[in-house]
Amino acid sequence: MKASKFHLFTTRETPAEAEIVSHQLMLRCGMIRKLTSGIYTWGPLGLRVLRKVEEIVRDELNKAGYQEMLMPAVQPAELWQETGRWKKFGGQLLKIQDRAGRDYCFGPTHEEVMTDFVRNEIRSYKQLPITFYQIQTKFRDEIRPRFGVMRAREFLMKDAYSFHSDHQCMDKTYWEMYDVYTRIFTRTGLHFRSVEADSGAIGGNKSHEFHVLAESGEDQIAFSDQSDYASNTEMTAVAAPRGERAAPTEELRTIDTPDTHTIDELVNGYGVPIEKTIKTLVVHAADDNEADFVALLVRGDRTLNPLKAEKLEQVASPLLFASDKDIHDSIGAGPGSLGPVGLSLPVVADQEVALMSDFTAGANSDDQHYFGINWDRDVESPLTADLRTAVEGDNSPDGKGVLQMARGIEVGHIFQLGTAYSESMNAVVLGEDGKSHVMHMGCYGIGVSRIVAAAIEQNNDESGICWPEPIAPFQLALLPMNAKKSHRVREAAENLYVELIDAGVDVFYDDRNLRPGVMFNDMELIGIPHRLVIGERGLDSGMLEYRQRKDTENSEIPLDGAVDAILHKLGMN
RNA sequence: CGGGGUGUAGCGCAGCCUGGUAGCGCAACUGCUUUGGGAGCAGUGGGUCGGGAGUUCGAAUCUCUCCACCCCGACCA
Repeated sequence: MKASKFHLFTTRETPAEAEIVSHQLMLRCGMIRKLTSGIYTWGPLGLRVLRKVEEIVRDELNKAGYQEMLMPAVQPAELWQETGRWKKFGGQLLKIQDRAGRDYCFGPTHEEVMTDFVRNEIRSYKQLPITFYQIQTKFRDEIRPRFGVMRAREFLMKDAYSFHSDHQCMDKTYWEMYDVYTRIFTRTGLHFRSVEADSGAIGGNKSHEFHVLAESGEDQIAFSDQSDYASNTEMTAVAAPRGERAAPTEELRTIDTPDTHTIDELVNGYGVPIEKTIKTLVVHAADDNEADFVALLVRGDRTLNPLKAEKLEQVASPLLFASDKDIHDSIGAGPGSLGPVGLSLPVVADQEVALMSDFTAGANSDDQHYFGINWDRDVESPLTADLRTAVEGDNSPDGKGVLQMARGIEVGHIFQLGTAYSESMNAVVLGEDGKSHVMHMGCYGIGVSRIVAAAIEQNNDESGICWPEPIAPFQLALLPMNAKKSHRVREAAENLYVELIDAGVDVFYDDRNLRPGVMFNDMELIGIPHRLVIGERGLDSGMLEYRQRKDTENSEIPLDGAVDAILHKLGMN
């Protein structure tokens, strides 16, 4: 590609709207332009990268024997009403009407359309298992789109769906897909990690996420320093603490604690060690519970894990905290003065809380706390559960090693859906036994456009983007110095350009006649991994200058045999 | 949806408080010079001051209203 024929529009100034580095750089080098909130146009440069990612994904899926298809972006309401998601999906579902007033949505995902397709196409267990996928523009009306293409409303996603006659077969494909994903992300050249995950709104049982590791990642992931264990911290199990509860050494006493409503105030004002305090959180109870509310106890320095809490049978799902008024009405004290002793609500304590002794908690009376509380002696031992969020240094739940934390950007997610959709949509096959069987399903997503942004988050420096080679928009930048004045330079560059193209190199030839500094800065900004400079200086000695994007020093390549040398650098021969 | 903020040239901003007919830098265009790390000089074009209503002789500036966008919280590839 010649620069003179390529729409490259870079800016020195950072657009004010861009918060994170990938968004800033994508705008600065013209990869994307915003049309409206959360909706972006991909320019020629951006599309090149998007296509490279897409091709890696497509190639690995094809190799694995999965079949590509393309489903409609616009989907009729009836399908979504069949699974109940027309209502359940919530505000993220963009609903539209045609001229006759019929309801449609712009597809945020394609389980319904896919399941409909398969129930009409597949009749016999002999046709299973089968896996289809597509690469499609999706629309989710995010409450708050942000970070450019990272969390856009319209985005490009690869979604795959597998169908099986039984759970075991689904499980097998699930793990195959896990391996395919591992190959895909390995091939992108990005640092990534797979983690156990919550299956969330899409439903189902087993689930893994694939994260690109980057400081700016929105998710926190936990992994063991001594085993393969890794999970999203939103669901990381905390191993049951070992050891016995210490015997009481203190008397229970009531202390006046005016204006003390937080753990910090308690610790700072009364010298209580924070590990000897308990936080009491009041949440709405599940519908079939006798009480309206449930009290959850965690140690003062711990954070309640909402996902764990809402999975408790006693607790309403989704999790809803009681209002100050609810708490006053049912307990007679404010939220800053609660504790297990004398509490009229059902209590569930985090497992480590049950091992505490001589601890401090609110007295369920404003401006008073109990000190020296001990289980059994002062209050009945509570029901326990794993309630807190895991932190760095916790024992790994698999019993091997200690947890470490990292930040990640979720770029892939695989689920075992089971029969959640096939049952409500009556997707059945005839089995060996001549009877109908509901198909088992798996579903597997990759955020293609998000990968582009994540790649930049992980690979950039002061000068711009440093693309991993497999997804770079071009492999090589060819920069002639002052070609307008120098015949030799121009001629050598033109010849080399043609030879490189013939050799199959994706080369960006900067024939724009700009000052060298401008070219260098542009090439570094858009992150082309390899750079070749042709100038009078080098030609005198028959040399070209070569540099990799991440290097700071040039090396020399003889003009004679330069193409072979470059192919070698690019790993193409 | 709640809380905060911003809308003035393609981009980044000043002007608004204290009303008087719109400006700076970058980018773009023309010419000349320059050419190994975002050049210099001279010149040129480009604005419904987010929209509407109001106050006023006069509104970018004051008032009301609507809209868009951005940031902080709960969702997700």
